[in-house]
Amino acid sequence: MSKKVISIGMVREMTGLTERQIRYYEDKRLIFPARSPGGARKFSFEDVEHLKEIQQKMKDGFHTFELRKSCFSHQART
Amino acid sequence: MSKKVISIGMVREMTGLTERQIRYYEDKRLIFPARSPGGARKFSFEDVEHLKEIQQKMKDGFHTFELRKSCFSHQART
DNA sequence: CGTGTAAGGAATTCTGACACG
DNA sequence: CGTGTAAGGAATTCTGACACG
Repeated sequence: MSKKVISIGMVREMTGLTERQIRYYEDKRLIFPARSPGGARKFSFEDVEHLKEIQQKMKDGFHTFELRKSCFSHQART
Repeated sequence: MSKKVISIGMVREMTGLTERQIRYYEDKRLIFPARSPGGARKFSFEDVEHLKEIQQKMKDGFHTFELRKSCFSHQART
């Protein structure tokens, strides 16, 4: 289900990640939540699954820029 | 998906019902949202679909007590 | 009966920043 | 880099009640 309806608190509960981590991963363009009229992040179940993958990758020692899903470029040095 | 993760504001957007109506239907035992630690109602997509059916039935002139579902049986679709 | 609304409070989420390293 | 935290504000949701009919 790709409907963006889940607020960050529920995502925290479902993933075990902190809100800080979730927001940081958004900042680094690893996830793309929607926004409610009031500005609150809204996630889909797909986003939650994606975050679980990210969580595992981070535990494995990856860096956020290595997990970014870009359409074009490969990572470039500085 | 039967996971209770959607807050009432999103349900309002998805169904077009007012929060007052949604809460009233819960009061009359037509729906059974879960609660967050802070007391906020959490609905599933199934709840949302159910509410859409209720919405239609109410427009058709049914009363809430006629739409109440038992905890153990599932009402057949018409 | 079913729904609207104003009231006051509590829980949720937001952003930007400082900290550590 | 990735994450924790305190700060202040804004949006969200909650309950109980009064209203109409």
